[in-house]
Amino acid sequence: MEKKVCVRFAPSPTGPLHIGGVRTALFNYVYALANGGTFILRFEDTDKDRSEAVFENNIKDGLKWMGIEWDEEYHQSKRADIYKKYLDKLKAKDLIYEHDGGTYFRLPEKNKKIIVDDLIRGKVEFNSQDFDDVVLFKKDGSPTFHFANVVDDIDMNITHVIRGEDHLSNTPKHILLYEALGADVPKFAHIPLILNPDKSKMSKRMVSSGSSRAGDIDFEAYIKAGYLPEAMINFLAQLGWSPPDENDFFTLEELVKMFTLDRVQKAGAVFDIKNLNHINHHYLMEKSLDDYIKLAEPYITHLKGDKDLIEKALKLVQDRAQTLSEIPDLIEYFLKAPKYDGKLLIFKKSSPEQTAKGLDAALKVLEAIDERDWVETKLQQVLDNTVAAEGLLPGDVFWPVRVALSGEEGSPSPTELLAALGKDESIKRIKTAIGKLASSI
RNA sequence: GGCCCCAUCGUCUAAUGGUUAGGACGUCAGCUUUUCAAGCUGAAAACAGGAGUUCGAUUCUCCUUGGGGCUACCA
Repeated sequence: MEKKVCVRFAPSPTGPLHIGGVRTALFNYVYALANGGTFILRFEDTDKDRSEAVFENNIKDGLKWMGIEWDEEYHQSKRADIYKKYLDKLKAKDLIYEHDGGTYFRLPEKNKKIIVDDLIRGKVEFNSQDFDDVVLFKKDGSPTFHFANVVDDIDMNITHVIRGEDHLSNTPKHILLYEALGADVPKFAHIPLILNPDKSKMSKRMVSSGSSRAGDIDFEAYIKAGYLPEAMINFLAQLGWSPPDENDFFTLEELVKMFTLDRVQKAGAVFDIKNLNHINHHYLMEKSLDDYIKLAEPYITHLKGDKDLIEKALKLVQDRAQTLSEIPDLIEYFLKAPKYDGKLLIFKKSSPEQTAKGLDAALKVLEAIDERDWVETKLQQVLDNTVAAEGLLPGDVFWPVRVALSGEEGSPSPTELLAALGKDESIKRIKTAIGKLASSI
């Protein structure tokens, strides 16, 4: 009978959760779900000096945020007796020796071929003569990664080891340990590395920073920047894996249904944040206004203003932000009078005189509109009529009104802004603009 | 240096022993138009090179080149 699938994500809490770790965790988690298996979170905290509880929490928080749930949780630091027990097995077989305070595993010497049968890469052949003896216990009495990792995978009945390709070269040593301990070797799947734009391993920070495409290693940075979990799932899943159809957007549940190891790429994948931005933008636009408002809230707490106005502003900018952290800048002018150069009021195809005329005409007709009629369709109709009646071009009226209200070169349309800001504030800003225009020409 | 892995548009990738080598991001252009964004339409853009196998290779093999990883009492 086939053993029940059991996989694990085994980070060492010596630093915050990083982007590559999240993808490894995701692949493991999805594989477990797809195969009715168990997913274990195992902290490899054998490095006493560098392991910290804050990092553990950071890792757990990041996984939870992604929607990744684990069935069991372990700490290697609490399993010393287990490693000792397994060490005794090797001792009984006379496969270890002490040297310089450490405990070593003696590798078979003569040209022993070791085959790593990888689910993604096929058979990879190594030769034992290319490796040094493996340290099993350090001088301070704690087990090394190689030993604790293998022992735990045996002890926890891990069936599939899905991890980064950087571990491929370590795997023959691990296989030797499995064999020496008389244990079944699990199936291995070494997934391609996530790369910097310069193709170096991303978990090592790129030396020459500054590239706009370079992503952050620290996963928390993405949460703070306002990326959505569903976007990260899509993006990370497609870094080294691709769906069987051409649908680029899918939920975690759909991913579970589609995911197979044979669709995992062998080559490393460059992390391109523009792709992530696009995916995030897609999901952001898909949100209902209520959800969007809830998502935006934590990012705009420093902005003071009428709740109703803020909600109107959010509605107008929803399709503009790629990340939630861009929102404050996009809605700021709704909440306080914008600062801008008076020359900006003049449309490129217009003149100062025409602009002044347009602004004056707009002010006059807008002032005449009753508060109750202050709605987008009515505003549009009135301004259209004004353009025609005064013999002006649309750009003589709409452009300066828009700038008067937003102070920006790009913004939602003037009628949307007028409707959102309300009559009093709109009139005030247009008057300010008329003054600015006069003094700037 | 040694060992190992990898190689399709700039990037993520699909597909195939015979295809106009497909999609997405990005880029560019057009539409719309009062701007920008969004949206829609379109365009440019790839099989690293060389041998071999084959009627036929981007696909299979080998070599070269290039990139990456590992070579810790870090994990």
